[in-house]
Amino acid sequence: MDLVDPLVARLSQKNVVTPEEREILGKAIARIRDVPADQDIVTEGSRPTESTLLLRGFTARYSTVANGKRQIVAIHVSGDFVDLHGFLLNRMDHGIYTMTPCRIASVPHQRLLEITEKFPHLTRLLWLSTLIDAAIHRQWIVGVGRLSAVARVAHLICELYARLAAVGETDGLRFQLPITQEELADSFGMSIVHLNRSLQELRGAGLFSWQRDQVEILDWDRLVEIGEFDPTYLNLDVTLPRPPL
Amino acid sequence: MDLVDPLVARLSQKNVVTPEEREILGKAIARIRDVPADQDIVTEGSRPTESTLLLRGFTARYSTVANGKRQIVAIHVSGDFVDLHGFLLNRMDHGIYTMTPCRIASVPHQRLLEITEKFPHLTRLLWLSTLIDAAIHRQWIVGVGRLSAVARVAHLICELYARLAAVGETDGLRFQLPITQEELADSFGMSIVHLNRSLQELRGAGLFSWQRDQVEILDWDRLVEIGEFDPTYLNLDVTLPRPPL
DNA sequence: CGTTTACTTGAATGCTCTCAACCAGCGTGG
DNA sequence: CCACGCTGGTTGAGAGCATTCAAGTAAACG
Repeated sequence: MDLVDPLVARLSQKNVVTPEEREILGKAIARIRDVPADQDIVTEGSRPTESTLLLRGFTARYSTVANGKRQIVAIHVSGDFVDLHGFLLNRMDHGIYTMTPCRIASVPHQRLLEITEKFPHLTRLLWLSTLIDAAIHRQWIVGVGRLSAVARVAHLICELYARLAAVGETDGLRFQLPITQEELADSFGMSIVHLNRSLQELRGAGLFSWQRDQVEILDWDRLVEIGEFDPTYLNLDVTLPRPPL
Repeated sequence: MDLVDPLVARLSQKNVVTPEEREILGKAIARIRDVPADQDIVTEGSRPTESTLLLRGFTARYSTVANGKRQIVAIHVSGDFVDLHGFLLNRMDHGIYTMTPCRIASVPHQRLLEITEKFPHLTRLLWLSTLIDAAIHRQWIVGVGRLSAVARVAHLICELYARLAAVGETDGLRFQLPITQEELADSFGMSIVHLNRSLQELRGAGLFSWQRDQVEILDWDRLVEIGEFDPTYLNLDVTLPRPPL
């Protein structure tokens, strides 16, 4: 299995990644390293000279506000080009840390520049991947702004399931979610206590279970309904609304 | 004055737009039209074949949720490439409507495709502009998730001032903001009543005035402090934190 | 002018937060 | 091997922010 497989899997959902492009991507990787959990891989305000491709694990982008509270603005899974935007934005407006032990690949901006100079189609694919990130952001805003606490939780479960399924990291209706309730609360912009009660409500209703790191979806249809989940924005183009039963 | 001037002004903040590129952009415009206020220019779920460049006025991107509530996820000003992302995303995950009468230019996706095939530098500029949109989204999430109502208002005033100043649409510390409180409330994900009271608090404290459509910033420093505004994410690279006095 | 739209105000309800314990699992060291 | 301490999860209760409902005011429009 190739290193760029998860990324290619993601990009391929809608567009064709040619063997040549796959090779170019592979060669763009300068180095690979394993990072333990809870470690910043990009710090707020820095000017990175390379972008990070997440090969395994979960990372999150976050900002900290004056009163010390943290807001997580995105969660990334295998195959995500975590800070591709850093290639063109000169300064990082937020930090990125590992929520779990991760394997990450570094792609120097210089190589990305070369790709944009020579390979228009591949460039559009990379651009697309940042556009999908933006679409996820928009959905995140809608959730934080207008959905109830329970709906937000249901939506995220659906979204993560869909994204993980797209890179082959689901097992039937189960997937690994090794993150804490505090991290979830910071994602939704709510308190741990309230998140905990929302989780209990959904679990109690038999919509999903979450033991240890393992999430199992028990009632996909109801989750979709409660979370008002419509996978359009993920641009996956997989027949997703109906997961394998 | 050229049609693409506001866009060029925006792109130029960080990067150089060559005369040639400016000409290419100008030629990419297929047609220009004026649209009255409160009209959808892109509907949710559609598959546009052209993107919209906003020449004058304000537009907003929004989603509607099940209980009928609306969440505005972005506000656009002159010079913004309102739905450039529609070029690569196959289906619009949200709608766009005019908050005021607007003048808009249409750029067929076909021409954008040609640009990406032939002009790498210009492509990166366009890509950058979508990345800045995403950065604004992230800030929006932080605001909706973790800032107080008053802080969110203060932040938006600062952001709009900064963005309008970048395209020369401010007059000293004043600018036109012809939008309703309902629209603002939908932007912040809060009720009109509560927004109204937050506005009054800030006005009462003498931080800014808002009469008719005219906003005047009275105490920039305090606004920045309360709204925790740091313009880094806008990638403007103008000496902004200190507006002309 | 009369009507509509936007803004403002008051009061009651309720969601969400904070504070403060308490419990459970797990790794470490005695 | 078991006690301890740490982290993460759970629970209860009171406070407070934000919503809804409802009504009233002001400004814009034909």
